[in-house]
Amino acid sequence: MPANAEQPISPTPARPTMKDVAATAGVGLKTVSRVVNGEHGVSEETSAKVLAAIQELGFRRNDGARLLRQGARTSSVGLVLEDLADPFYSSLSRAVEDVARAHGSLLLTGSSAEDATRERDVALDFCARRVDGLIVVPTSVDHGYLAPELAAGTAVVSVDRPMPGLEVDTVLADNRGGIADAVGHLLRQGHRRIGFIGDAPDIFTAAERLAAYRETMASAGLAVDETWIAMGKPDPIGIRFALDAMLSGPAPVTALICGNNRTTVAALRDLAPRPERPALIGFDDFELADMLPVPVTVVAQDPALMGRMAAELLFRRMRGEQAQVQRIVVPTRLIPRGSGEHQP
Amino acid sequence: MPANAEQPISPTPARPTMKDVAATAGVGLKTVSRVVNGEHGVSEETSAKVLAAIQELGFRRNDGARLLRQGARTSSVGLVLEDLADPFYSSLSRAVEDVARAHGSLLLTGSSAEDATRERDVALDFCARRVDGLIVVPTSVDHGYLAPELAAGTAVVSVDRPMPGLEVDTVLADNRGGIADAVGHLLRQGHRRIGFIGDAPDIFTAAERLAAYRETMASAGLAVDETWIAMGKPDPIGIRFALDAMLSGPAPVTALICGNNRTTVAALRDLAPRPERPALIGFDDFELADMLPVPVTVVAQDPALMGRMAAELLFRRMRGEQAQVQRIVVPTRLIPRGSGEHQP
DNA sequence: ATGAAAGCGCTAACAT
DNA sequence: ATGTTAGCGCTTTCAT
Repeated sequence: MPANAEQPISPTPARPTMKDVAATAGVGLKTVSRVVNGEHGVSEETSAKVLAAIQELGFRRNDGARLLRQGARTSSVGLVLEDLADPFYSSLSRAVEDVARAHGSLLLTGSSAEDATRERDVALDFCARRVDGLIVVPTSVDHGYLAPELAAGTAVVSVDRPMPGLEVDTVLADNRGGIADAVGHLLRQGHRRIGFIGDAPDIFTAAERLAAYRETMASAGLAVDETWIAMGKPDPIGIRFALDAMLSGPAPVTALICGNNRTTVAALRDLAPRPERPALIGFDDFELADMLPVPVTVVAQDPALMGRMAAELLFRRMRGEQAQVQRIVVPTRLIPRGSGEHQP
Repeated sequence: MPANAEQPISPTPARPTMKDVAATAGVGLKTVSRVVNGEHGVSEETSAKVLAAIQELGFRRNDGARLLRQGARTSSVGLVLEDLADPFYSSLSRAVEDVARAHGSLLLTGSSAEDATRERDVALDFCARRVDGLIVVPTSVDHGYLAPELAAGTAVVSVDRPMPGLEVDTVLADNRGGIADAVGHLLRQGHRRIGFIGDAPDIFTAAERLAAYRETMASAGLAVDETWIAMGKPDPIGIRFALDAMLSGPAPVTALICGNNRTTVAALRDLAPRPERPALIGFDDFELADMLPVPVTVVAQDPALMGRMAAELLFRRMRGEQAQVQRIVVPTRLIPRGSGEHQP
């Protein structure tokens, strides 16, 4: 048998526990607990021994066990959204994280990729880990599956979209108002044939913005040609066909509204090599919009504010404030930069 | 005593446990466990009773308790980075999340805001929750405090920057190579006075890129005037002064290298109203770089690839593969778009 | 096929 | 000032 046979063989070395620390320090378990948690009533001397043992063994308290025993909050919240890499959501996430941190909570993040099943899995995983609260950018399916969690005391807040099938606090952008502003702005420039490119129509915000576009056009007494409307995931080919249709024929559009930052960017890319220069307003601001050859007029949302408000609503609920369910609508702001101020 | 005195008073309703389910279903605890975990050896009939009780009470297994008892992995990993809202890091995060999800792990995210103490707090919080692994974009301080966690079996991977004071797998961009390419590219256009605007010099990538700039200039036999160099957080005023200095005087720069996407954007904003049009190359690509009036030449990194590689290294470690500590350098790619191809 | 008892790492309640 | 006991919600082991 080789000399070093006593080396640990276990692939994952066992973590030292308070019991181990107690044994090493030659004190009782509770004394270790006291030292670890900075409670009073431990002599300098004993405390030093315990600290030394902790150092020696590399002990760190297992918060999972602590939480289980205390039966209290886990000091963690979950955030479920569509895509962490989308600038709208990454700003929102950062704001949520800051609020969570200020309240001493950890943040669990998960992307749904706009897949209802995945969203559900992620949300329920979070619940199984007993997050204290859940902020969700919900897909359009029924969220009744969260009802037991809500009833069991998990706070839930919905952001960017309402949560079908569950009465929870909700923070939305003023989608209708923003689009009405955009359409109005274009009408004032003299445009009458205005196109709309939106995201997939089962997404609440896309549907809402489309509806507002139709309504505002109708209020102005303008008929909308269905070829002026294109709804779908913002892929280059879809956008290409949509613009081909809108910009040709006997009644081409002279102006364009894009439903979110992804479609705006895709449309700008597709328009760049074309001869046509329709006026353009994008919903949701994006970096460098003001630096493009034709600076882009947008209806700006405030994702950081939306994230912060959602998180603050959540922590208020978690504190047990039993206010009525709230729906907060965050105003949008039209920022004229040039692309929306072309005449037809 | 009022009629409704038996109403629960607790503000946070107690969550039903397996014990409650067992009592409601009139079966033993272990039977509930079997049903919940889909184990065999439960009759149809009993199973139905249990399921009904679960439904009725809104029971969900507490994974914290499960994990504690199993003593096994928590199926969660932590990601600590500078700022979730920076597009470089949000792409990286998304890639990490995808890999984590593919391995059935949850993702905890925390921003360090470039603050070593905060980074440490977040990382150790994650460890206390017993994450199986940790991916960190480390600040420049010594990370010896993670040694006990590493020893105790927590996998650790460092990404974008090395981790001082700890030997762990690391994924870096080819900072030196990328800058050498950029400087070489400008030299080939005939530039001899080239400026460099970088982030705070205590950030590894900023220092590395600056060093590569100095070296490449020196190799070309060119002296660097210290006014051509500005290092610091990319705030508009700092950039303004830096550019004032670089672009004036007897020997103004004719070309400029920007050390990361934040400084590039800040510099572009500041340059826009100026008469001078120095050639410009940015380190790190950014959205719409190709759409600006002068399309921006960049040294592109691949944040998603870096995130994916880091996550895959992490899961390999977590699987217990005891390979040697690895350092992976991800190549960069110079993308000429116009701004870097001006003659002096 | 089902259940009783022990125990994961920790803290609360109660000794001493 | 310090230690002992019980138990958080679950799984494991071992009976029945």
